[in-house]
Amino acid sequence: MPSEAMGWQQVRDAVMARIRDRSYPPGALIPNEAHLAVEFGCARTTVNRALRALADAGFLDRRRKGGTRVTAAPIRKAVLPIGILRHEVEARGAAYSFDLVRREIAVPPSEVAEVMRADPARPMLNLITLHRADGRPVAREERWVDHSTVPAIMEADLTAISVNEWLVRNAPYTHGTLTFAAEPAGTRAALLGCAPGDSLLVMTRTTWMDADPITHVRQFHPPGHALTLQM
Amino acid sequence: MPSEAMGWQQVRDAVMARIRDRSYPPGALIPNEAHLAVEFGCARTTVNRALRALADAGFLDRRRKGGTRVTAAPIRKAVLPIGILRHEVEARGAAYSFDLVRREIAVPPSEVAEVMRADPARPMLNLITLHRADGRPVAREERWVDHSTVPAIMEADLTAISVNEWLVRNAPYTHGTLTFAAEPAGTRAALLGCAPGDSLLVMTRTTWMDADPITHVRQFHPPGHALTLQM
DNA sequence: GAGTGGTCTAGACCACTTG
DNA sequence: AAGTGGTCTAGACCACTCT
Repeated sequence: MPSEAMGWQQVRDAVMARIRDRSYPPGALIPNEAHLAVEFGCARTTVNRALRALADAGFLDRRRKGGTRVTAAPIRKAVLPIGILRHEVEARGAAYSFDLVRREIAVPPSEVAEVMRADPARPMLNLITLHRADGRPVAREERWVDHSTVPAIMEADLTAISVNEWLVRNAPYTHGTLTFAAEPAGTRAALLGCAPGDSLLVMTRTTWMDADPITHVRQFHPPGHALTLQM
Repeated sequence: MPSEAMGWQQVRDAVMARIRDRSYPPGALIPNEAHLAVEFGCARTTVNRALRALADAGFLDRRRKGGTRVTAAPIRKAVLPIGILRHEVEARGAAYSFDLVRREIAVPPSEVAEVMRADPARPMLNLITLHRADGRPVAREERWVDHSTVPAIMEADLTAISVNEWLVRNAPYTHGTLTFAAEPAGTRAALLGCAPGDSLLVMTRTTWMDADPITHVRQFHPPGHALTLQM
């Protein structure tokens, strides 16, 4: 029995503790909000906030009238922050630099236009960038930008600020897809300073502003540059 | 001017629209909660919930007394759901099956004990599993389980339920790390039905219950089995 | 010191879902 | 029909932090 009124985070922790020690076993219905509010000596709103947090985290399933159940096979979530590559490198204490290897206007390959859901005949801006940490390559970036969606990019000096950073700062997107895969380095080995038989981690992103494609980018990471997330 | 009172999601969308069209430009201070409550004709609590959602999504920075600012370089987040592999396969409409290739008790390699922060002399349960979708290999899983943390696993029939699923259902974890990398298939090619020179996507996870290590697992995905997330 | 967001309350009404 | 969570309100107090 709590001696003091509890805040929502304390209620959340108390309920989480019961899930952990199986006082609330997987699949079981837990008491309703009004009941818990009385038990914890707080308002129902406070209980609601606590249970909502646990539901968002995947530990509870809530349904109107059906009540709140402990998730039987909780789906845990790992969060991958997508930001500016320069900041990630600098956060690891390394010096960031980059080279703009190519900048040209061209009609993209049909498979690129397809995943971007763009007119296959429309020319786009094609950019290849090499990102480095303390001089060592950490990513080769092959990018297409639809400059009919983001016309301002034609004026940007992409040797002074990386495309990556320019887009994050100037071209918000509404949604996108992200894919992880692995590929042999092949001819990309030279620029990345690895062997052609080495495996590269490939992160592919495609983003849109509503229905308009913004960019399609593939980042190739050399061996030794793994991507780590906390759970 | 809104003709009707607004719910928190409408307030969120209205503010988001102003961020998008730069009525609230990057880095700028936006009006405080009380002001917006008057403008939108709702309670401050409602505005608070809306702005909190946008702050959680990374579009706003909020500080007591400092007010609320539009994030200059928003860090977008991609969410990777970690659940039961069987469910993921079945969700794609394929038939799931698996083989337990190895099950034995052994002292793990020192680097495994190290990342698990476990006693390097303590034996653990070593399991190798092949996961299939419609008969085709989708992942080779190499796992170590600390059965001093999860003793019940010694009684489990891991040929009837995969270790993966057993652990999700029976061994909740408090935290963990997740790493993506790429590796040549090498000798793993045989089991996965690919060539030794092919590149594999490797997902490594290590989980703990408080300070006690639970499991360390590496899942090797053959070419063609990419991992896709929505943003 | 003062202004901001963070949280709590008590009550109310609503939306949804189940029996 | 009825029970549950989802949300809104009006007001209040508090915690933080900027000046």
